[in-house]
Amino acid sequence: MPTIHDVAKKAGVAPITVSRVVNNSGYVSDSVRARVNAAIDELGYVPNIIARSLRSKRTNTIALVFTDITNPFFNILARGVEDAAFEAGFNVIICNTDESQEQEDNYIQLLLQKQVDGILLVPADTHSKSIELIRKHNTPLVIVDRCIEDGGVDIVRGDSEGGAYQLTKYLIELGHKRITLMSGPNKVSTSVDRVNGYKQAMLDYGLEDYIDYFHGGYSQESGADVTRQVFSRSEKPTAIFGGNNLISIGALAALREMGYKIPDDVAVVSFDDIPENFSYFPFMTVIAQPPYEIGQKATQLLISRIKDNDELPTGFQEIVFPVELIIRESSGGKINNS
Amino acid sequence: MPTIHDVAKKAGVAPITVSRVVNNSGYVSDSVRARVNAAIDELGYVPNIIARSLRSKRTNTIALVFTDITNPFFNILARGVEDAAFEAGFNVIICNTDESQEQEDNYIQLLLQKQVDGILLVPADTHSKSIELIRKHNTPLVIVDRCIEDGGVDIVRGDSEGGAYQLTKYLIELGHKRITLMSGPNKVSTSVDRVNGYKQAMLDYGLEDYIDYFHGGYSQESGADVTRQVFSRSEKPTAIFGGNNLISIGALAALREMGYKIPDDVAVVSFDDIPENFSYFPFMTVIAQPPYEIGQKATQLLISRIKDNDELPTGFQEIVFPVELIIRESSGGKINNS
DNA sequence: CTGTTAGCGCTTTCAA
DNA sequence: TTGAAAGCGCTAACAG
Repeated sequence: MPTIHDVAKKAGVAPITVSRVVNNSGYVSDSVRARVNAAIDELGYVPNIIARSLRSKRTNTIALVFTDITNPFFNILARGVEDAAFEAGFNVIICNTDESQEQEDNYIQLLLQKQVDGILLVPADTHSKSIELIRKHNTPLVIVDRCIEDGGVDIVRGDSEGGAYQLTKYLIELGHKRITLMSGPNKVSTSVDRVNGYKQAMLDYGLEDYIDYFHGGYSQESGADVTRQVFSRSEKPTAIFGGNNLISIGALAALREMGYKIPDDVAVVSFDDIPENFSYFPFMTVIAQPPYEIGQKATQLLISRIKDNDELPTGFQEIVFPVELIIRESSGGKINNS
Repeated sequence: MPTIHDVAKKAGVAPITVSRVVNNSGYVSDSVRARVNAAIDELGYVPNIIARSLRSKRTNTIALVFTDITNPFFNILARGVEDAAFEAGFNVIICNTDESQEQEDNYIQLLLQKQVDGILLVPADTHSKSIELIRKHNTPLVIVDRCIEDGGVDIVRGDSEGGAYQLTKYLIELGHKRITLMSGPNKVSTSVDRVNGYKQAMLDYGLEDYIDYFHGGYSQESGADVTRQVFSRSEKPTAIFGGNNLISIGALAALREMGYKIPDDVAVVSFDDIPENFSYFPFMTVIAQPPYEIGQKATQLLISRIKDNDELPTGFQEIVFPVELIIRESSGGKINNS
């Protein structure tokens, strides 16, 4: 492995001149540049990125810390992040926290040690401790998908509250009154926002007596469990609103298991789509967020923060992506209220 | 940020002694160890991983280079890789090639520059040039999911040929004769293996006159296109065999579009399952590979190669995971041959 | 436009 | 069991 010294010697210049040619920084005359490039080619020189990082304090690496790459929403978001990062010459390290604050802390610590240039974080909790750590290290940070309690940070997310309102309103307009929302953990902002949007719609349409929601996990198991619980009560809902795609899939499975027909017996709608790549039948009526674009935008914002790190720390952005109601079969048509 | 020097000074020892304590290497007396640890805690010292890598030539990072994390099969495989790597104290860099040999070469070059300790590669082509490059750098390599032309490398994959045989046989036993296989690119070993398994089953059951297969992309678009083409012929198949999950989804969409009912008009089966996370209805009869386990095993093998890099280069392993036939609705029941 | 000097923070090597 | 010296390969800072 030839080093910058070998190239310098062969080209008859100083190492720093080789560095300038390689990095396209500073002034180098054309003739010298040509000599250096010839030497580089001849020796097959490849810069040592680690030495560069040690000296320059930059790694050209960002981290994406989120719950689980196996969830289609985050999976596509990750692709948006990777594509945007690659375009800007950055690498991405991906970490799955499985919604555990402890795992999140571990990873953040590791990533700060690795001296990543910036972090994209989907916090496991609205009171994330890791954020303090990141701030102490002065590492640029963009929060993705969710809000956190304490402000003063850039956020890129979808409109959970508005989406939940829209979806609830749609059900109400079909004639539903007994609408049960099975939301995610109450330590996560998106599930709280979705509850709020749901409640607001119920209130606006005079259905405050029918408000009925649960906080559980953002998982299939949780969706199935809560569904079984809900349908063991004497008053059963006519519509189920799943707080994310996994919850809805779990609900669907539980309902089928119990012999309910969808949408004839129960209407089912969901926050978050299952992208067409993954599903044999587009069946579910959903509020769809644009995960790819969210990831892409968050990455671009993060990288712009990395590049002018010396700007004022004020002026944090909160970018909220609009969501889209996609009507399919699972919500059924107008219903008769007896 | 305190350095190893600051700790050494505070503890009244040499930097190398601190290094020994931190890395648990070499002899350090208990009393000195205690003093050093106290100093570390007091100063909040965190080792600089980059300096360590520069000196030690190890990065504790491996790379996973594959086609697309958005494909459920690879997505779950990635999770297996990440979990296994984390357990062994390694980080993972993920790169999507989108089946492009050029992208693959670019990434491999980058990764070698980054001095990753090992590479997991799903090659875009059975004649992958990147492999030469990796060998030159003496970087440990494990090929995942696919074979390559030139041997002398560790491989971890599923049994494509056996799986295709099994699935074809199942269709034949249901009474199907006109079975069309829509396989992936012929530059990829899995799609060739699946064709071979299919052909063998057709031969074994005396259906050599009915052999009918296509090579296309491993994508929905390709699956849909080929399906339209196949069903525009006068002799239409009674069963479609999709060469991977995306092809099958595309085929399903095209068939629905053309008004065919599944499985009544056409039976459809697929190589690769859609994991339950991703699908509202488990509907497709499939050959399922264990992607998580494949990723996990490949990572463990890679890491063991990294750890005893000085062993003989002989004795490469080829680990072939068995596959499982899962019968669901899309294949229908016995049919009558007129 | 080019070069000199110095040093990033750690660990290898050898010596005590 | 501990340490001194050296240097991994690069670039920041400054000088010319």
